Amino acid sequence: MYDFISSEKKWQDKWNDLKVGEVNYDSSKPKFFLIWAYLTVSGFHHVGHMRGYSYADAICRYKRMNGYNVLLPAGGHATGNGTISKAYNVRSKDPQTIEYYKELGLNEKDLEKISTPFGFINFFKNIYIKDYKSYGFIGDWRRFVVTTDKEYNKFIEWQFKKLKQKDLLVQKPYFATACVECGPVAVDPSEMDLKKGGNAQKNEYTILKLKFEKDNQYVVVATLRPETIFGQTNIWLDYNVTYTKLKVGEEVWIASKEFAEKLKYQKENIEILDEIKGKDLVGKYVTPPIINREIIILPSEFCDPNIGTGIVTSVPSDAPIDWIGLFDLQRSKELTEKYGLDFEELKKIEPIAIINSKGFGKFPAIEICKKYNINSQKDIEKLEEAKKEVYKKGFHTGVMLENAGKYSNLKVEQAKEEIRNDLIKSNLADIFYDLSEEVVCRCGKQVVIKKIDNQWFIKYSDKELTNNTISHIKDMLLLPEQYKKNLPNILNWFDDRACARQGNWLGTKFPFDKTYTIEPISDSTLYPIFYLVSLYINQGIVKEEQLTENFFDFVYLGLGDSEIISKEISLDIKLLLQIRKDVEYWYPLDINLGGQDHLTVHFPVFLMNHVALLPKKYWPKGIIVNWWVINKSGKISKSKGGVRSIGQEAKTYSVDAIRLFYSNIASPFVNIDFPEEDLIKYKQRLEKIYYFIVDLENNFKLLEIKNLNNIDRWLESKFNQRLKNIIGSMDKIEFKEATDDIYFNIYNDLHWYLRRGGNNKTLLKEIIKKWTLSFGLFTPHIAEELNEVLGNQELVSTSVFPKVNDSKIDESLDTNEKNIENISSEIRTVLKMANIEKPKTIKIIVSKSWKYDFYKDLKSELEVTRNVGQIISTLMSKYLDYKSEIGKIVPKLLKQPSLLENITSQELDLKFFKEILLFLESEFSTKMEIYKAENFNDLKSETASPAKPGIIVE
RNA sequence: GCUGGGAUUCCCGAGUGGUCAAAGGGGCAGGACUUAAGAUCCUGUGCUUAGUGCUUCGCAGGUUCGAAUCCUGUUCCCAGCACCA
Repeated sequence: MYDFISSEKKWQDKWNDLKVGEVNYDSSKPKFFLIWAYLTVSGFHHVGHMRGYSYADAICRYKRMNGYNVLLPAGGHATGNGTISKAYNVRSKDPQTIEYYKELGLNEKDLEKISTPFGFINFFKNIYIKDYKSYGFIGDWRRFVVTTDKEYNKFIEWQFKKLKQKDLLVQKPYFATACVECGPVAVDPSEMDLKKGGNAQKNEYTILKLKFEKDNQYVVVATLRPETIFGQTNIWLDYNVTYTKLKVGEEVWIASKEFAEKLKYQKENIEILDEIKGKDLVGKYVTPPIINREIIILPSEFCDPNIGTGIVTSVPSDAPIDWIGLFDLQRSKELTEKYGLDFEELKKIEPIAIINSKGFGKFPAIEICKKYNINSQKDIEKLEEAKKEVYKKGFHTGVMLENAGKYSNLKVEQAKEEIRNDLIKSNLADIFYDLSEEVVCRCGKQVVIKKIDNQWFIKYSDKELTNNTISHIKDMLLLPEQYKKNLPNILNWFDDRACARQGNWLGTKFPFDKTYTIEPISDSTLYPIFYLVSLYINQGIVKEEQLTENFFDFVYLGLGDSEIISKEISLDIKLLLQIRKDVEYWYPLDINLGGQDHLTVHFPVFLMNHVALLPKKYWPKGIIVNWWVINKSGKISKSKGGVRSIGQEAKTYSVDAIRLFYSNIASPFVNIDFPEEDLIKYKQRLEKIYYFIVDLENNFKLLEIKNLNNIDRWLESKFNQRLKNIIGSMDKIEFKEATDDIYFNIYNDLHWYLRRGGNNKTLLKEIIKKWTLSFGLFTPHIAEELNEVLGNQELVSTSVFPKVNDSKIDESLDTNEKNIENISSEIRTVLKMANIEKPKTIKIIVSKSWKYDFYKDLKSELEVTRNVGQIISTLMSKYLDYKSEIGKIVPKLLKQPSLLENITSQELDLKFFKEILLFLESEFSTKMEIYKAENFNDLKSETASPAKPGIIVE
């Protein structure tokens, strides 16, 4: 048995000992610089990570074998509060956390180590490098960086100073999600910061001020549809809830207590004045802005004081729930009287048509309630669905009706914006942000939306920056291809981004206000260039205090005087100049490879920061986005558990098989599963190839040393064709195509060669050797192992990738082999049809001579016209003797023009069949006979054609 | 909602106007080898037929001498979406 595990260890040690991945400035070689996007330091690697890394390593190995000096560094992203909360969970002995780590092999001592944020980071940092090596990735791990390193902080400080100097840092108010206790938190599905509510959306409500009883006193309602203001007939609140009067500036607002509390985070000078009971409001009237007619306050059961202001405006024409609410009241005298309302008065309220939407009449809400058969405001689920449908249709296809005043005939999409802006401008409305569901911080306290007055932003909206970036990406390698189309849209859409926050976070202190910490996305945009300095930092040659603004200005931007700077920071001038040279040598980055989660955030900011801060010659040259490994429950991610240990997987399937699986199972740009059966198949495939080559090697002495015959030349030609394809695929980063050729097609070619009696020792040796080298890209361990079996001294990893010998490619040799397959297949079909298993003889009748000429003429005629009648009449005049046959043959051939390819002549076909006679006889274990149609009296002699010789089995 | 992508023969997955009943892999079936099993190798795998003919590439139309491939409509599915790495 081929021992995958010990072979892996053996070659990994060798690569490590020979420091294949450790690279330095070398002006004699072209450089290639690739990174994979930072790994978040939050636990173990899983098989999803290994997918991207495998692609990165395959590209790097290919480049290395083509003479490039290849730099592949790595680093860990630890800023933010991920590590803080992970370490906290360990420290506080959260049972789930402890169990998880124990399952993955950590002992008590390890747990102790990872119970502080920095302990956690250091522990995993070492594991990561071990993981890279254990999967056979060759990189320069000396340069490993963690974003919480103090030297890294200096780099980020420098970056932000540069951003400021370029006027790309701006301050303005911002509404952020924040825990009332611990400050800003991220609300996202990974729920890194949260206990609950990761899927919540930030909604922007328009607060309408409805005048109530006296000037400057308003009942306020929150709406997402300010354009429906013209259809208001009443407002809703809860009869049993006690509302609050609050002072907002000079005004008094009436709303729920919960709203008042939340508003405090978004507005200054909020004061709670008084309480007012819902039942005291019901039946009274308010005056909404713009429409200026009184509408009544009515009770309902669907007003949640936690949502919006707890009071809702009612537009029964377009909001299903409003219509049903009204309907419930209008049909029950009993109910209205209970609330002390005038039943007859209430019945007079009618919906007001305001919007014309495609597929709906005047009152969409009423129609949809009928459609969904909604009869009561208690049908909450149906109402929700109905609301969505009406809203969607209205938003996209709706047009405002005449009663909308100056907004008449505007599209809803447009009217919504204008109405909102006008209302706010004239102080008739306000903005309020709220979360769509309850969100709870990890600490247990509520998460709200909080206004931050002087929030710092990176100005990604900057026109010049955006345009420069968009025009730069035209020249970039961007994979998948569709991303190239998508990226300009993303860049245009990308708005200013809040870049620093207060609270308990790891990261670089914001240089212009040290109470802020730079947030995690913003500190991981320019970092590939830091690997060029981290090499010296990690060796202890360059110290934190030497990483001044002038230092970075010089090494990254070439600014300043090296002698002065060298003295200023007491750094050897030779070293300073060397670092500058390194930067000039390695930059720009050739490829940044990362998962699809980076599509709309990381990659855009990575690009824009490079474009903003570095000279054009240092702008990145490529981005490759790989998709994920998913399982039944969705994306494999650490935060959701369900992580597979990469070590266990490697033991079970072998590293080479896993890597081949990633490259061959599908394109890098689709999500894949990680199914055991497939992994096993790939492992078996590798074993098959291994034993095939080992057996061949053992039998080399049985083979002949001789000149090339036809089948030898075919193999040589075919192999060179495959190699050419492989190289083409690798240049286009098409792993699936490349691995299909390497692990399947060439294998099949060699089998065919042997079956056809190929036994040329010199040729086979040469081809097997080259083939083995090609394994070095995807399955490097087995490649080295086989290379050693073949007696080669040099490592595959440092060998030169085989070159194509174009002069050996001769496609006519393929035709020959193809014809052999075809005739074999035809014979088999005939045998099956005739129901003969063991034929005594097989006769092949080669078509009559004239047909060869005729086929050739027909083919060239086809290039002139596709008109059947015309073709026939042209050809008939030339082949007068065969008129009746031509009439039958031509229409058939027109349907199957492939039969006209590669027509030679009767003599050549006779020769061909004689040459393969022995092969066919052994394939069918019988006697073969070959005849000219002219000399063989049988029906088959008439039907035999150049593309299909007659076959008679007996 | 915004932006982008997709639907192919039992499955995965190639395929962008004729050479396509459609690569490759898997599964399944038959055969060879083997004491046997497994592995390996060969063959087959839409229906039909002495090598023919017919029907297929989400659904419905259209352009063309010719469409899996182009156009229109339609249904369904997927991905990313800002203090989240």
